[in-house]
This record gives sequence, structure tokens and C-alpha cells, in this order.
Amino acid sequence: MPRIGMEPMRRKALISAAIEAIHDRGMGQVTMSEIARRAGVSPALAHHYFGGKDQLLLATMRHLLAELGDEIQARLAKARTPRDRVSAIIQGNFAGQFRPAVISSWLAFYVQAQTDPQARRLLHVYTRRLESNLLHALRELTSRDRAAEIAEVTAALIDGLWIRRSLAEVDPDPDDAAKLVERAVLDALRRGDA
Amino acid sequence: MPRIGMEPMRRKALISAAIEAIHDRGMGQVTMSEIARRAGVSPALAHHYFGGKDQLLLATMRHLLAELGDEIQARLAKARTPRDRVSAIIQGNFAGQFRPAVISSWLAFYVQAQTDPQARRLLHVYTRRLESNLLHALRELTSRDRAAEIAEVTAALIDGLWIRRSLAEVDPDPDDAAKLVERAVLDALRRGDA
Amino acid sequence: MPRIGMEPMRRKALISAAIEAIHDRGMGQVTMSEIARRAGVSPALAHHYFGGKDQLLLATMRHLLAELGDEIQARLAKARTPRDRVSAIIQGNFAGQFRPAVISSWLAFYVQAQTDPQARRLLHVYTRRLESNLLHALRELTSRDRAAEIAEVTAALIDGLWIRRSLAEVDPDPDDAAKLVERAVLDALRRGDA
Amino acid sequence: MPRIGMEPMRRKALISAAIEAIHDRGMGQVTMSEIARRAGVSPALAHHYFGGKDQLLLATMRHLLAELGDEIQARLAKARTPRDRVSAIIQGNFAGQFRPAVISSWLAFYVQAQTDPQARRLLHVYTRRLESNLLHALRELTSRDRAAEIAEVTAALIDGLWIRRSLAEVDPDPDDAAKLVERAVLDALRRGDA
DNA sequence: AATGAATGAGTTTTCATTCAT
DNA sequence: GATGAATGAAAACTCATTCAT
Repeated sequence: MPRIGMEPMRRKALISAAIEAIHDRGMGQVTMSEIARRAGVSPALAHHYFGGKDQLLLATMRHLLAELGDEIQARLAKARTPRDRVSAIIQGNFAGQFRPAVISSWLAFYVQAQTDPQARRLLHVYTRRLESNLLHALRELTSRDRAAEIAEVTAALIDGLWIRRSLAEVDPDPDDAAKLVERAVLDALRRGDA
Repeated sequence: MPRIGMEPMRRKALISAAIEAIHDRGMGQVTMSEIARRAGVSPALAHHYFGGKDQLLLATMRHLLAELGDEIQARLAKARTPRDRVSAIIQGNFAGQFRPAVISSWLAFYVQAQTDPQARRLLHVYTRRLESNLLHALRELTSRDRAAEIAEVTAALIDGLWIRRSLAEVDPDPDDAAKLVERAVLDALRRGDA
Repeated sequence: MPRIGMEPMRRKALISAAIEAIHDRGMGQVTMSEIARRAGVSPALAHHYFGGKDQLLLATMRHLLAELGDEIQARLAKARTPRDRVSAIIQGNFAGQFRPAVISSWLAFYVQAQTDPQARRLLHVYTRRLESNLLHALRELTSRDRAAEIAEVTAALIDGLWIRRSLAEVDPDPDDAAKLVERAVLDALRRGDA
Repeated sequence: MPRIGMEPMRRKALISAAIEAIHDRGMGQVTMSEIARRAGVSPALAHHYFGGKDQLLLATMRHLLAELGDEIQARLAKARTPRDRVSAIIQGNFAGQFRPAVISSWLAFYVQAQTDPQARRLLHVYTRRLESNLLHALRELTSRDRAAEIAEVTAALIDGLWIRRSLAEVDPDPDDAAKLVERAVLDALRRGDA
């Protein structure tokens, strides 16, 4: 019994289903049928809503990027000092999405971005904004060159921890990861003082 | 024109072809035909030698892991001081394989490892050995706890830089990456001194 | 032009097509494409409904077994005396299915049962029920031992005639075959009287 | 190290291997490689000796037919009375070949004969000779019509018992089977006396 | 005589996508 | 709006067969 206003709910359900399906079956093996089954709709409907598999997966990616962006922006809005802003960015990266299913999807999108220009463009936007945010905050704490280096290290460290936690047997702890990165930033900033 | 003793050559050629094909098409889209075509043989032969697509891809992964391991071991053998050994590990990680095609394959294997137990096991072995090597070297430079933390940061940083370079437009520079990591390790060790 | 409720029709059509295809090409050479073509559908649909070649062939076997069972049960229901019941079983075995295409399929399933446990199990059920039915009827006409022997002879004779008719140039005559078996049973029962 | 005079041995080994392979894998699944592997030679050699898979399987069939013929002829040569000759034929049919692997092959050939004219022709020769032998012996014991019927029953019974034993869990007992048939023949002959 | 190397042709199987209802 | 029905296209995989050595 189709009701009006179902579309947004269906779309969300399909995106969530896609994330779970990617986690369980892997990006390469995930099928429209599998995703639709998890979302409780027919494959034909999933197709109808998103226009195709590629576009459903891109929408999923866009959703994850937006969610992560929101997480960070919410924290940045509350931050008062440059150091707070650095912490906000780091903590935002280890917030809501730091779960196995989401990590799998992120990884899958990184892979996708190797060959798919659209995926690559989306990731670039996120990457650039992350580094730019970091750079601005760090720029107030150290020299331009040091800030650039520390921003790069921080971003790489965040990505690296995501990957490594994805292989860990136990569920990842966001706080541990964030603290590790924050300490590394402090270590790097201290060098500048010397 | 069959000559005897071709098997090892074909296997190597197929593994190389697989790495290139994964880079160009992505793990999910790569086909046996594509790989075989690049290696200059029929798809049937690729099957014959490896038993199937999954096994060819696992063999490729094993090859990359072994190659990386050799790279590191060769440098470790020449290292004299603990600090040299840390550098050896870091530089080994950014040596021969730090090329776009190989990076793509590594990423793909990380993704594969999310769902494929065999891939996961292979990756675990590499991960554990890397951390264990780092830990032993760092243990002689600082306390047990600090060594553990620095080892984790170093490993994550290496992985993170690999990923980030995979998205960069220009070809990655191994020396830059290695220096970045080495400086981060020094920064972290310095904290211990304080 | 898809209409709803097609599945049962397609399944029946595919099973019939399988029987014809097995007759024409032989169990070993029969292909899904061939079966699907005869049923007027795509190979993909045959897969969709049955899950694979093996399962389509098993479904075909199950269909033939069920049909034969029905044939016999219908006749048994009308039989009044033990001798009628023996005749019912014999005649049921030479009824509707005693056609070249079906005979080929039966033979093929006997072969299949040599190596395929599932096919073997299915055939066992039929075999046991046939002998049990015969045994019960004969038990009222002679001693336990003689009944067992006659049941075995009857069952073997039925199978043997099926096979032999499958090689005959002309189309087999069900009545001839049934009468032959019935006379053999009478001959054997008469021995008991002596 | 090829030696002279190997060919006949290889051929026999391949035919034996074919029988075993058909038993284990089924006629439909049997491959040249499988047969060659069992015979300890390369698939290419099996091909070389027999000219192809079909011909190897036909040669196997010819071998089984000849062996069965020899078995019967040897017994017929010693038989003195018509009744002895009937027994000779029956017992010959349940002699050396009454083993699971051979039974599987026979069944497979019956199936093959449904669609393959060459196999059909070979089987016809055997069938006709069996019935002709039986007919001649029976002709001296009863009327022409009764002899014809009894010959048919006997032949069908033999085939039927072969099939049924092929499905039995325990290894078949040749003597039991032969006695069953002989008693059935006696029963049928007795009817003529009445 | 014998085989390792290699493949073409053909099979099953999978799946995104389409479409009539 | 939603779906069951259906398929084309492409994939993995198999295997008899060929051939240079």
C-alpha cells in the first residue's frame, strides 16, 4: 500500500542497507537485489529511486560525507580556541561513523575513487575541506610550513587509524583513537617550540 | 608455441597483470579476461594456473606482502642502531611498492579483507609483523607504553599516507613520505624525554 | 510481457522441456539453454526459478516420481482383491510415463543416482514404496518368503522391460508389457501351489 | 621413458580407468583428464591412443560387451543340455561384471544408446545375441511362442536385477541374482506343462 | 612415445536493468 | 507507487583437443 511521502524514507533505508551490504558482502560483491532485500523493497524500486546501482552507491557515499561533515561542523561551531578547533576536527572524525560497517564503506569508496572520477571528485572535496580546516586552525599555532606538515600528518593518521581499526577483532574505541591523534599533534607542535 | 618451464613465468606475468588491472579497473570490476589479456594469455590458462579468480587475487596479495616484507628485511639487515631499524622499517614501507598501481591493489586488499577471511588472515600476518618489528626497535629507545603507542602511530601513519597518496594527482614521492613519518616518530620520542 | 502468476506455469513448462531435452540430447549433454529454449524462456529465467541446473534436473525427477506414484495410487484405490492390487501396481508402472522421452529420463536418473546422493535418495523412496506395495498385496496370496521373492522379481521385471523398450525401434506398448509381467507373477504364484 | 609394447597396456589401463571414473563421477561428469589421471598418463596421450573422448568411451563399451560375451560363451561351451545352456547364459550375465563400477558403466551406456547411434548399434548386437542364444536353448524346451516370451522375460529380468542391485547399499551377490532368474524361468516353463 | 603448454568453444551462472500490470 | 516477470550481456569456469618439443 503505497503512501505519499514514502520516498525519503525509502531512500534513507536503501542507503543504510547499502552500507550494511557493503560491509557484509564487500563492494565488489554487493548487488542491487541484496541491498533492496535488506531495505525491504523490490530491486526494481531501488533502481527507480536512484536511477541505477552506481548512483545508489554514489548517493551512499555522499550521505556518509555529509554526515561526517556535519559531525565536524557541529563540533567546530562550539570550539573557541585554535587548539579546540583542532580537537573538534579530530574528534568529529572518530565520532558516529567509527563503526565497522561504515569503515568498510569508506574503504570501499576510497577504492572506488581510484578508478571512478565521480567518486574521486567527491572524496577530494572532503579531503580538501578537512585539510583546509586543519590548516586554518594550526596556522594560528605555528608557522605556515609546520602547519602544512602537521595537517598532512593528522589527516593521514586519521585515515590510517580508520583502516587499522577496520581489521581489528574488537570494536573500535573512538576516544582512544582521537586521543592518539591529539597527542601526536601536540608532539609535533612541541617540536616547533624547540 | 609451448616451451617447457613456462609456468613460473606465466604466474609472474599474471600477477603483474592483475596488479595493473586492479589499478585500472578496480578490484570489483576486474575480470579474469582482462588480466589474462594483459598477460598475453588466454583466460583459460589463468584459470588453469591459479584455479580461479579468487585464488589469483590472493596469490597477487601474497606476492605483494612478500615483496614488501623482503624490502623491509633487506633494510633491517643493514641497520645497526635501534633508530636505524626504525628508519629501515619506515623506508622499506615507502620503497618499491609506493607506486599508484600497487597502492590501488593494497587498498583493494584491505577492502577484500573486510569480508574475506583468507585475505584478512594474510593481512593480519603482515600487520602483526610490522608492529612487532617496530615495537622491538622502539623498545630500546623508550618505555614499553610509549613504544606501543609510537608503534601504533607509525603504522597508522604509514597506511594513511599510502591511502592519501593514492588520491593525489601527482605521483607519490617515497622520500617525502618516509621523512614525514620519521619526523613524527622523532617528535613522539622527544615527548618521552620531557 | 510479464503477467502475474506465471511461476507455476513456467516451472511446469521447464520440467516438460527438461524431459524432452534429456531424451533428445542425453542427460550428460543437456544444457540449461537447450531446456530454456524449448520452454520458450531465457536461460536466466530457468536459473531464477530453479536455482541451477542440478536443481532443475532434480525437480524433474521429483515430478516424474510423483506422477508415477499418482498413477499407481489411482489404480490401487479402485482395486478390490489382492490380485487386483498387484495388477494395479503393474499396470500403473506401464501407464502414462511409458513413452520414449520419459523412459530416457528415468534411465538418466538411475545413472544420476549412481553418483548423486540426492538423486539416490529420491529413487530409494520410490523403490521402497513400490516393493512395499507389492509385498503387501502378495503377502495375502502366498507365504512371506515367496511374496518377497515375487516382489523382487516383479520390480526387476518392470525396470528391465522399461530399459529394453527404450532401445526398441518401435514405440513401446504398455499393455503388452503389463501382461508379460502379470503372467510372470501368475507363473511364480503357481509354483507356490505345487 | 617410453618402452616398446606399452600401447596395449596403456589402452587397457585407460579403459579400466574409464570404468572407475564413470562409476565415481557419472557419465555426464567424466572427463578425459580424470580418466587419464587415474590411468597415470597425460590427457594428451589418452587422446592420442583413442582419437577422442567419444571413441574412448565406445572402446570401453566394446570392452565390456566383449568381456560379457566371453563369460557367456565360456559357460555355453561346457553346457550339455538345453537347460544347462539357459543356466549358462543366466550365470554368465551375473559373473565377473556384476560389480558396482561395471554396473554403473552399463547403465551409462544404456543412456548413451538413447541418443548415440553408435552406442545403440553396439548394444543392439549384444541384446540380439543374448535373446537369440536364449531362444535357441528355450526352443528345445517349449513352444516357439512360449520360448519367445520366456526369452524376453529372462532378458528383462537380468537387466532389471542389474539396475536394482546398482542402487542397493550392499555389494550385489551374483549367485542370488542368478538363482532368482533361473527359478523364474522354471516357473514360466512349468506353465507350458500345464 | 609422451607430455606440458595452451586455447577455443561452449557451459553455467550472475545481475543490473526494463517493463507490463 | 510498486513489483513480479523477464532478459541481455557479461562473467567465471570447464574441457576436449592441438601442438611443439
